[in-house]
Amino acid sequence: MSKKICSRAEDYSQWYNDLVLRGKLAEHSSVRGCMVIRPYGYALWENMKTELDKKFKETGHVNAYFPLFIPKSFLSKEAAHVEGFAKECAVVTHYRLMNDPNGGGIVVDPDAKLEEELIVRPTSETIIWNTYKGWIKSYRDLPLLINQWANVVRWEMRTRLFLRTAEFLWQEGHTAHSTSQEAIQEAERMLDVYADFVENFLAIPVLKGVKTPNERFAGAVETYCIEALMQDGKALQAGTSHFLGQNFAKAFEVQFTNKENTLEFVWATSWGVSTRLIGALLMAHSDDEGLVLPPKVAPLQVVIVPIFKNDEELNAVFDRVSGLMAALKAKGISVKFDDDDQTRPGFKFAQYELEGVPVRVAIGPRDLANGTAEVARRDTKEKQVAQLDELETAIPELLDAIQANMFQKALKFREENTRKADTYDEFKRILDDEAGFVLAHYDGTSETEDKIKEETKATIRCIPLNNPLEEGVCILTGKPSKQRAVFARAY
RNA sequence: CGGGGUGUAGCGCAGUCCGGUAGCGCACCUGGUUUGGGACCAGGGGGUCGUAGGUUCGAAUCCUGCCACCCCGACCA
Repeated sequence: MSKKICSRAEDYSQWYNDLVLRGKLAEHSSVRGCMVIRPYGYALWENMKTELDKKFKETGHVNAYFPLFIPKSFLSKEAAHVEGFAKECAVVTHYRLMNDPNGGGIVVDPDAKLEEELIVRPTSETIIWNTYKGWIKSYRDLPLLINQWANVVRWEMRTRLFLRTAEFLWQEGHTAHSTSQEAIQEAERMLDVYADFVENFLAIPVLKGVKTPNERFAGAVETYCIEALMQDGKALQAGTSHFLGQNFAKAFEVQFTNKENTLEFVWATSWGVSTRLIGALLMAHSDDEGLVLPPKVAPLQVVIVPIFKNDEELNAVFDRVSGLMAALKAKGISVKFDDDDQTRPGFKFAQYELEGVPVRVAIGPRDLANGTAEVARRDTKEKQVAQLDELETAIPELLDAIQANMFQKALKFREENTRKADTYDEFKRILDDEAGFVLAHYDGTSETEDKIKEETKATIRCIPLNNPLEEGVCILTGKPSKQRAVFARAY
């Protein structure tokens, strides 16, 4: 095993795999398409989860839990939903095992066939709306604002760690409202929550927009999304929020009595983000040395590496920094003192860079004599000598500066990789030579969108919210267009 | 499901063409010297060669079936 991970330039996919595997975030399990999320990777998810959960609760939502299994018949109640999700699902057909009568292990008991097959949820709209039917009778029961943290299963053909696995962790919000307007507001509000989280916590700039009918969630009237740009110029959908209209209410007969004592169908939304965000985080910021984590999401924010030859020197460093560590911890900053005497400093430096720890402080006998420390920031890899006594205030400032710098860097990258194309040739050239987001006019038809996708593998990522209106002609058909859509090749 | 590839120690690989009872690097264990950017020396442990058959005096190596995984497509958050 080489010391370094594969570089981005050499092989971007291999680089990504190295980040995940060598960074000990996750690994392939013995179950096809399913990953084991290791402690360091799970710590990232926990931090994301904690922050999101706080935001959900601040906006009035509560958590609940619905079953993993969905009766097969539920999935066929909403016509568009069936189309989108009927395939690629795991199906439970039996409920018992038995010893193989021919010897050798265990077999499925053929007598234990389920009356109705159960589907392992690919998403929970159906089971939840079937439940909401019993909960919603009056306008007084609305709005119903519920979120669920769960795992879901989609039997994907090809999987990639964090980006697409057969089983993944996510949260799914499912809300019910008395008016269309209120439901739309909810869907837009949650999109804002996601955008705020991804930009300010994960330091990844996103485009907010709506999907075209082609890319819309199965069963939605409108799908909102946030789209991020990865370092290889491919787009990644970082979160979605759907206005479901009355589709699920009608499919599951969820009606309420309004103030005028007449029956109405309920208006719905659903919204979700998944462990895919970890993939986005990795591909947005990391470099050829390993992960680069924004301080707000980093499981460990500061590591202190003592340089020592013996216990006396180690203890001298520890005594000198214990007050600093306590002060930082009091400010909510996570700090580790790495007193491991089995590995040498150079090894530790490389290891913490691989793990993406935002700030590293090295202190040895020389520093103790001078009252200094070497402070290294992971995002720019700059090192400087600082006064030990100033670290208590300098480190929190540095963490903020790293967080801000990472966002600015990612934003600059996105701006430099967002281009306008006015002809189909230019469009294809940009995709092939430069990648990134391409702003282009199209005639608004599914046929054109499909044709462009088929010929270039680029999809419309979104029509941005507040998109400027502009007269133009479709790059494919030459028909008139009033605004540009955001195209890209995507994950 | 189509096309391609790979299965040999925890990981990465050589050995396979040309059959003779398995080796290298990293990791691991022990001891010592080291420690300001991925230490060094010495010693040591670990493998029914994916699996089931076949050919042979003898199979990691040849033949056949099966399985798994990876990459590229179609599908997708």
